[in-house]
Amino acid sequence: MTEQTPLRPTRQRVAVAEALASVDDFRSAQEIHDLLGRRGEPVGLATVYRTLQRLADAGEVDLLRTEDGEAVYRRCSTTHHHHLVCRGCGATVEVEGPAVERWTRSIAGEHGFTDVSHTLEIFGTCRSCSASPATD
Amino acid sequence: MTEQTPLRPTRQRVAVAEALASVDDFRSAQEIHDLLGRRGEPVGLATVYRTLQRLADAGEVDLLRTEDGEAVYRRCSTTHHHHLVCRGCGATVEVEGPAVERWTRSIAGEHGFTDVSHTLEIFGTCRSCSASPATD
DNA sequence: AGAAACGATGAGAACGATTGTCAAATCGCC
DNA sequence: GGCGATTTGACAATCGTTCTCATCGTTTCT
Repeated sequence: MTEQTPLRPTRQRVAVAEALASVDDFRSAQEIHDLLGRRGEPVGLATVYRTLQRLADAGEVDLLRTEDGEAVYRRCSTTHHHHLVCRGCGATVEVEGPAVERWTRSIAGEHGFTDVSHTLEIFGTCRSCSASPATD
Repeated sequence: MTEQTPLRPTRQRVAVAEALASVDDFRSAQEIHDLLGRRGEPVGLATVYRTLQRLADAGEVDLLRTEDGEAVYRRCSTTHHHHLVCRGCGATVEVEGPAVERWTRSIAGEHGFTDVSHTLEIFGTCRSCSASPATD
């Protein structure tokens, strides 16, 4: 389980990692796959999925679910943090809130829960998107 | 948008609502569908989905996504709250944290975001589950 | 009551995201 | 230079969810 066969840095894996590095918001596996294709570095869809999963398992990318359940990934700092995401353009800001961390742990403790984790995402409309209406 | 055609209290809708009322943790549409079938109140799968969606839209049930993106529903109080969910047995506790609400709003404001919402779920292992290992 | 009008239902098809399959390509290493 | 293990990719398969559409149940109008 904790055992990891050493990963080989194949062309495909590097390409996926670079694609993630080149954008700063959340992207779905399919979007990454398209992006790579357009970039002239085609990578099979299955491979993109596999690679993103590994990266997420390794904690090198953050994974979250859109409202309709689609998985989206983003390269992030490795410390614990949350996201403030714009509904319009997807722009993402990493935020930290020690108080929240403490609160969740204590609430969970009060109810006898152990081994606590949590998810917290904030959604809103960023300044530029509230200025100009949906360019969707 | 805010306009709602009055819902008819059909046998199916009542059945779904009752099924939700009879359990106190999150269930997927398919689970509700199965439950109703076993109970001798068969309701078409599509209808279950439709009904759950409406209930969720109306704020009468909470909707959240499991780790693998499946939508699960639960009958809840109508005030804003979050959930503390046991990974083992699914037992759910509703929790409130005014401080968190304030924090998310202010963080979002600092970054120029408006029309702010957020999701926050806490996962852990409840007392009985940490006593007896996975009865799964 | 009878008929028209309309929302609601359900069986199954359609869909879209994700995962599985498996033969062929590639890499690290002897 | 070749070998075995890993990785890849085209495609099929899965799974949750939504759509389609003919039919049904109510309500309303006459």
